[in-house]
Amino acid sequence: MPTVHDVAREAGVSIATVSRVFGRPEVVAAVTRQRVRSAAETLGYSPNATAQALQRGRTGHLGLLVHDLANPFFATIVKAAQLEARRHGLALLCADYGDFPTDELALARDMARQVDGLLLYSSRPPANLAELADVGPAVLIDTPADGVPSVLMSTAEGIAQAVDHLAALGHRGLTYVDGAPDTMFSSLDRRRHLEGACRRRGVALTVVGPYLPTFESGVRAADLVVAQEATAVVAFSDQMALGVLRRLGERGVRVGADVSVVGVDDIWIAAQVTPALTTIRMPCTAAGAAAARLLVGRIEGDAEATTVTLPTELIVRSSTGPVPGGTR
Amino acid sequence: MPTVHDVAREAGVSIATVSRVFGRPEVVAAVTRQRVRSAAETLGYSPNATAQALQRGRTGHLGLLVHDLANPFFATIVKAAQLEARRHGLALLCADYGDFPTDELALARDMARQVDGLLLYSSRPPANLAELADVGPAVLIDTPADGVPSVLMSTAEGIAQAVDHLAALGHRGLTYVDGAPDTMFSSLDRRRHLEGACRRRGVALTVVGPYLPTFESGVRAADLVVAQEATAVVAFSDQMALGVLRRLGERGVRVGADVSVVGVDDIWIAAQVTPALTTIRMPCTAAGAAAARLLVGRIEGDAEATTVTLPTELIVRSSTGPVPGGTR
DNA sequence: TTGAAAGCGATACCAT
DNA sequence: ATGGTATCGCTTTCAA
Repeated sequence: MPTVHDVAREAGVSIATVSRVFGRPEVVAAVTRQRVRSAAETLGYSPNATAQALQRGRTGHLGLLVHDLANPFFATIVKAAQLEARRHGLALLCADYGDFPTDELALARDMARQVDGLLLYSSRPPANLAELADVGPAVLIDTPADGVPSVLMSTAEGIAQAVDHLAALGHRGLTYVDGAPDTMFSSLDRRRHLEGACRRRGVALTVVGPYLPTFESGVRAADLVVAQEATAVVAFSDQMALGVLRRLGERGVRVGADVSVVGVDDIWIAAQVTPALTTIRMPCTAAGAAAARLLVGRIEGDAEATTVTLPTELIVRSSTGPVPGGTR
Repeated sequence: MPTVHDVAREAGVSIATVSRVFGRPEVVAAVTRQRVRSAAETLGYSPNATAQALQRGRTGHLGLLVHDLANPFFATIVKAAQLEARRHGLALLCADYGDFPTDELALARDMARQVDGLLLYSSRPPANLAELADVGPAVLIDTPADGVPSVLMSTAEGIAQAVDHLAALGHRGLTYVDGAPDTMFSSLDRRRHLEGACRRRGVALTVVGPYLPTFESGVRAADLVVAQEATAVVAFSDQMALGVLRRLGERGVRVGADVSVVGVDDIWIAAQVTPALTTIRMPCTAAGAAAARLLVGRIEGDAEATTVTLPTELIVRSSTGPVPGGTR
């Protein structure tokens, strides 16, 4: 790989001039600039990113840590963050800690050494987040912590809308199929909002779980739902909701008629299954982009720990319907 | 951030010794080593990755370029590549070119400046691949090119198995729903194998498309399939196959009885839909890992352009069954 | 075993 | 407008 020296020699100028041609071309005389450019061209020169990084004190990289890169929910966030990073001339280092025995914290520390800032989708309890974010400039996704900027997907509206929706359909109670340990913020948050919304609407709330947030868990939970004679179910995630749908179908329960089911996330398949799944849409793309934008701001000096809150909304499809034997 | 100088001063040694303690601790006297370690500890020192990279001539990064990071097919590859990279002490830079107007080549060039090697899942026609891979050490995924190491997912077996399977069920013809322009290797490859397998088994082959490889395309294709009175369908991808399934269901066609449907990929939902989708499983995880491993080898000096070929296999589920009105 | 010093490749200040 | 040079933080000979 040619360096500034090679180009300088080829063009008969100093390395300083070569550097300027690539960094601030306007301060170089047109003829010189042209000479340097063609020298660089013939040599196939392009500036060494590492050397630039060392000199500038910026790697030009953002790091992103999530639980599972292959999970469509996280993958959507990754994609959005990557695109936004690139808009700012930055590249994205990705890693997941799901299948890795090592501590999430160790990974964050390791990554922090190679990037200008970190995007963290943590599964840690809120109390342990400060330590995580302490490794350098960081933005948390979907979980709040004092003094650390974060992007929240507010399930409050979505959940309120879901409960309103079910109540309007005549449901007097619902079963929540939990899908994450209550040490996680998102789990606590959803439960809390659900409790509030149910209380306000006079809807009785039953919680089952927590399960792992998988299709199979949904299948298992469905039998409990039937045993409880619930008329409405809200699941922690679409994957779980799809499991519920499947098992209810097998048991001869008509979803949308006998039992209503609501998911969370709005993954693509939710709209395609039969019956199509009513779900609370999570703004993953917006969240990934917002997080990257926030981090870039942070890196460039915005001291304040802004928190961006993105709303969720209920997408009504055919898995929800009037309570059976209702008065209307 | 403290540097070797700070630690050296604190420990009363030279910067060379500090460097050694982190790089080759065994050549440093035990007491000195201990002193340096505790100095580093109190200062919170850890080596600057950029400086190490500059000095070593290695960034410690691998780059991965795919069409769409949010697509579960690619996401699985990303996850596997990331894990394998980390096993070798490397981090993974990810980018996709799907939603980016700029040329894939430009992106590859840009990325090449910041990594030790590139993992490329290209959508370019085979003829233009050499240019792409020319940006530096590279490994191609799912597409071959002379002189460039690559990891191929061989659809030959899977397709042969699918045709055998359908023929055994009494099907005398099948419709292939194509999902990618025939400039792409994977499209050409699948078509070619399908033609060969059908010829060998005396199965009549009809091709429709190419469509975009989406659920909606599958929906559209399904009506064509019905019009042709096909008894068996092979789709380019599971997403398309799911679209076919859905539309056939809507039209009152019983999948697995009236019409058999086969997909490609084996994404998680394939096993969960009703009827469960018979599909050709693509070894994405193995491919991602193998590609990373190959690239690491390449970077460390293995000159040969090895090609790893991973087999595919047919996973039989309930979307395929005996031809209606068959003799058995 | 340890230290001094020469780079790695680029940037930017200070002269000219 | 251009060139010389110190510097970024680290690794690695070469000497001692």
